[in-house]
Amino acid sequence: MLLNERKIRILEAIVNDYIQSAEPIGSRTIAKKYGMGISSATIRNEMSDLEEMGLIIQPHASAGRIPSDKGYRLYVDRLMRRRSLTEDESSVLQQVITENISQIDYMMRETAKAIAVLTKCTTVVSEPRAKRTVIRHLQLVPVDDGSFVLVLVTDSKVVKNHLVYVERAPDYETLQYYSAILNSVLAGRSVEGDGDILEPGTLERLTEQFAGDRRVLAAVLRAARSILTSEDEAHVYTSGVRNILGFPEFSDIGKARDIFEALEEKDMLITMLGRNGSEDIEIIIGEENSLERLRGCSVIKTDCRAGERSFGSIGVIGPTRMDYGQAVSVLDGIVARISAVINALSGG
Amino acid sequence: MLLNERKIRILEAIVNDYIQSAEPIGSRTIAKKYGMGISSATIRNEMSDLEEMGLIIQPHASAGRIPSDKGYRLYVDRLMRRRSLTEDESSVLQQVITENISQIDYMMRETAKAIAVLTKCTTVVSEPRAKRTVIRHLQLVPVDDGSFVLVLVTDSKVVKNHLVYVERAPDYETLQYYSAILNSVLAGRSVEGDGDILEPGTLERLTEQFAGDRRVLAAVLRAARSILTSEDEAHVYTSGVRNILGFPEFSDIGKARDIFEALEEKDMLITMLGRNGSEDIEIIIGEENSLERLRGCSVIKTDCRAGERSFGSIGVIGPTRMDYGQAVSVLDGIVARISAVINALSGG
DNA sequence: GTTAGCACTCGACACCGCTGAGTGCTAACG
DNA sequence: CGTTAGCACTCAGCGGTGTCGAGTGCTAAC
Repeated sequence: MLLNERKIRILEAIVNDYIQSAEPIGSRTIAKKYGMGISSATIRNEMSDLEEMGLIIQPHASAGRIPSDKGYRLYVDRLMRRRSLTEDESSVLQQVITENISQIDYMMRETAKAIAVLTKCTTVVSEPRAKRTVIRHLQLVPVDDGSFVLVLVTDSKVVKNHLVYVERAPDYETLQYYSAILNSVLAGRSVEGDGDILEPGTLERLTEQFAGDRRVLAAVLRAARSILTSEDEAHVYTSGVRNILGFPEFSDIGKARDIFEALEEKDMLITMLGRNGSEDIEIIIGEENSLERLRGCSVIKTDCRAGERSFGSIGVIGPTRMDYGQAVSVLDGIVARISAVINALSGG
Repeated sequence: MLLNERKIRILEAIVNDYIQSAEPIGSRTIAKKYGMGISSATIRNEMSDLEEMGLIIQPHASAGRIPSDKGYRLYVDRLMRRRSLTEDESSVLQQVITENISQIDYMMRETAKAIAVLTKCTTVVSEPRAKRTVIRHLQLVPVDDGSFVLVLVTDSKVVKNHLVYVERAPDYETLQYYSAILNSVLAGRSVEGDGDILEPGTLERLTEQFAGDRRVLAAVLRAARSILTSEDEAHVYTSGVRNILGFPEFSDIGKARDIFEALEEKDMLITMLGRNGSEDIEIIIGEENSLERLRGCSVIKTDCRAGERSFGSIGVIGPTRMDYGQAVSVLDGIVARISAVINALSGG
């Protein structure tokens, strides 16, 4: 059957209306609201065709039509327009990025929060864990008599602290001295399979240099190992989970809980975000989702990168009825702005 | 009317049963299940008295009874027993504390998560913000050509990082040198009303010493100010908000959303946790809550301190029907364990 | 190809009446 | 005087029924 212009307009009307109202839409409504110079009877005929093509569905015999997953797919691929962001959206994003650019760890999480607010959907971010975390620099900083901090900068420029408790913390100068020694030995190292950071033999040499403070040495090594291994793990953060409750499709508590539980399974989320094609923004609609428990949802995701550096992946999760246009525009905006800020900084 | 032993037993049975089942409980059920050698008719008479005293309520004429807020109050004050923690509970708590003791910032949040899991309630923690944050120590750590990290240790022993972007980052030795200068000037300082950290006049001296790197100086001061002001603000974290959905009393989506929204108002939560009496653990039941929106809930809270140092407040929020005994025991356990770990560390 | 008209379908809603759990009251009992 | 059995009463919950209205598909006419 041919999908002529008129059928497409009708499909578009159905999708747009349903995204807004969450109610099945009937032929008469379309005729009145989107009046395209044809009567409801004609629209009924067209709708019947659209249904035959699998693009729309009748929830029950005497109800209006709603888009099917296939219908959304066509809408997303051919009808949806990316719009530019509103003043509000734009300023919210700009602010969250510039404010957090100095704490890259937080930036993605804060960005997720902002997206969740803007899209009224749930947002998931995953940090990139492509390779083994490597030490770039470390430094011991005094705190008090019984503790000091190990600050560790990784090759992906993530900065981590770890408080180290010892019986008697070395003084400032000694910590500086130790920092220098450790730096020369540990820079460029990572945790290998067996959990050891040092090259064989190095420990003995270090132990000599730390003569009076073997416990300090041991504690620092332990802390460094703990930072590296925790960094090696993948991280995912969700934000705006409660937005789920705002959608009538999840208004019965059971369905809402299902989603909530699905969102708790970090591993699932990672695989979902991970498998990113070459496209800039990927849209997964309902049944297309490889994760069974999210088949009632759609996911819009993108890899967030500036230049060659990846900041992780962002996914927006909502009902299949979600506002695809907005979500795509927001994600688009995010990536563009992060790129811009990063380039401005590294450029000078 | 006299509250004799038998009435108390009946009240106890009602509370215990209702905490478990969430269903109104009738005289016959009590007679059968908790058979205390009296017939259901007698129990009916007693229940009638308990109702007259305002300790129990009949949701509707032909239903069983449920405890009133006053009934829970009596239960909590006179009948509830603190029990010792189970193996499981104990090990979960122990683990979360020892694992995070090196990142105090995270410890409270992780603890909240653990409590949320154990109690199946929502948990809120607030970090203490008694006084102005004062710099104890700071250190500049290299990252790459265009950035370095400012690590700042506050007097409350919180460690914060802030990435500083500059056109051209100083090298390691220079950063060490700058760190020393800044330390001597900034240690002991805080942000005053007008947002300035430095003593009047100091800026000029510093600017001379940073001759070639005025921008670096400016950027560091900006970063420090930003850390201090953000630390001066109060922080609250919630955990296990989704547990709300597990309780039948919030099974209609409207009520659940109400609570969710109430939990989003940080200021409210802070005042709720803040106003802590002298008692170790405070229990607020339903209508006793000064926050209107949480009148349908009970809150169990405590100030989490080890020695003279406070780590913040913890609150467990659930329906008035929550398992008070467990929540109290868990909070008790947390405080005891944190104390123990901290003492062990500082003791040697 | 388009449209008006009509019969049909079916969910939503309101309105029964029944059932069963639970109560309060009363009278009898020890 | 407290306890108990018995009985009438109440009321939420549930399933069945009837009505209403939105929406459809089909047919015949334009």
